[in-house]
Amino acid sequence: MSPDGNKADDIARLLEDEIVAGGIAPGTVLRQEQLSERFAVSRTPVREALRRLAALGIVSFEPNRGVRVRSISAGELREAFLVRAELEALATEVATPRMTPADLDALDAAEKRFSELTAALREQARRPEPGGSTLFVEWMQANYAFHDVIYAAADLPLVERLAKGARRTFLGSRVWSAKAEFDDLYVKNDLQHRAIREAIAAGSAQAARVVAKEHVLSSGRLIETVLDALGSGGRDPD
Amino acid sequence: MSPDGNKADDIARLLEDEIVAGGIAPGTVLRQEQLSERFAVSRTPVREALRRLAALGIVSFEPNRGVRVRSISAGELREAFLVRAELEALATEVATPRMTPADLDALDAAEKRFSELTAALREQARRPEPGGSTLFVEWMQANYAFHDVIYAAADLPLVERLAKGARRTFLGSRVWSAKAEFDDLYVKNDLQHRAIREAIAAGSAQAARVVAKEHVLSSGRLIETVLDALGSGGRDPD
DNA sequence: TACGTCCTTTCTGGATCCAGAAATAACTAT
DNA sequence: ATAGTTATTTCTGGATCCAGAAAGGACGTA
Repeated sequence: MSPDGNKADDIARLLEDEIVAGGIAPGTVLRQEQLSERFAVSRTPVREALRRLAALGIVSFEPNRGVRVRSISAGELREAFLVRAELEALATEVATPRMTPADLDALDAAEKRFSELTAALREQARRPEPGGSTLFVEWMQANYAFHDVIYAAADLPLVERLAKGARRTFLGSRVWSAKAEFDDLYVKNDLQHRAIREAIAAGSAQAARVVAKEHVLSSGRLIETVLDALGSGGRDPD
Repeated sequence: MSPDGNKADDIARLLEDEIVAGGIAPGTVLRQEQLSERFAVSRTPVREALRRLAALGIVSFEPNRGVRVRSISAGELREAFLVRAELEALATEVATPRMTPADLDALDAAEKRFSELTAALREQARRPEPGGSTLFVEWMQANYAFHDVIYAAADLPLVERLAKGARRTFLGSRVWSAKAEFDDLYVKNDLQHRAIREAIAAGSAQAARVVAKEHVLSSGRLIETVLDALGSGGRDPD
């Protein structure tokens, strides 16, 4: 079940996933004993797991008061996208001359799926229904899947690790759903994926780099816009 | 003494510093009990500290075998410089329009000190003496001090954190000393600092960005060259 | 002497236990 | 009733304890 022979890491992974997926809201205090009985272990490995999450910036220890899931400020969110933009640009540049035909196929498939989900999202945005947030999440994941193909080809583990860390920062920060007002932003995002794929296929690393960077920056703007428009209702305090 | 009311973090910091400074060689296994008696605490906070270092990639847990100080492969070293180059470029670009006169003065002072140390280093390289590695370390620190001024002005905490993390990766990986063969590399490094300062002072963010990136990349090449030339004697296994 | 087996030692990973800090509830006095 | 004070509870941080894995060594066999 657990890929690693060690409980602390397992728990850390599970908690991380849950927090990133939005299952645990930012600001929540994590009770050690509660976690320990939930995972059927003692508090020791739980605390080690929490230390790891703290080092990753996902939670923060408050002396003698508990561990709290960190909430991300608007500034941190923006910065995370700046970082991702640079890292993504680098990865794309490096990946371009390394892409095998198989990689290109995978990229193509990922792009196609993303395109479909974008269409579905736009459709849903036109006539909203309850529970529509799952589609947004799927769309997001398809987006990541596309970029993951590039990361894999780039073969830069550090870059990948850091970029994925930067991804995390905003996931789960709020639950949202598709909105018609952002239609052009969705379209733009989709077009950019296509442009990246084309630049890569054409073998022009520099062009791919530029497009990739701009893409991340503009999806950052998208996210900011969406968050602004929806949860204008105050940012949760620290 | 301890800025944080918590032993695990204190120990983590101390250990990190020591490892980064080269006080503990890569590949060393850290015995928990040994550390616990050294810091006069029980093994519990020691292990939490080690978890943190593991999350930062400084050490790695080997199941039931102990914690080992990670040694960096040539590939990782190169990648770390690629990452730093991008982050440094970003920070420099952002910092440029934000630099106050005071910041510029600080930058100037840092550059001057670096210049002096470069001269001293070249001097020493010409007639090597024992124990010369301290000068190299000082030179390195002066280098960092210069860049820190830029980070401070950029006010991008995430970027700063990640970039400093990337710095760590190679420090302490080997002990070295100045060599005359690399004279031109030292000079180049110094000139680049000057160029960065000038671009920033001129207020041209894009130019500063380009120079900063090239600077990091070329100091990466410097380090690689130095390491290649010195410790050609095999890389320690993982 | 070289190799394989078994036993001892050492050390990790995890569970349990204990002291002290925070939060909360109860109580008193104004 | 309200504010301040004290007792009680809860929970963290850390210490200690225990089971099981690995490493190392003694011993026997070829």
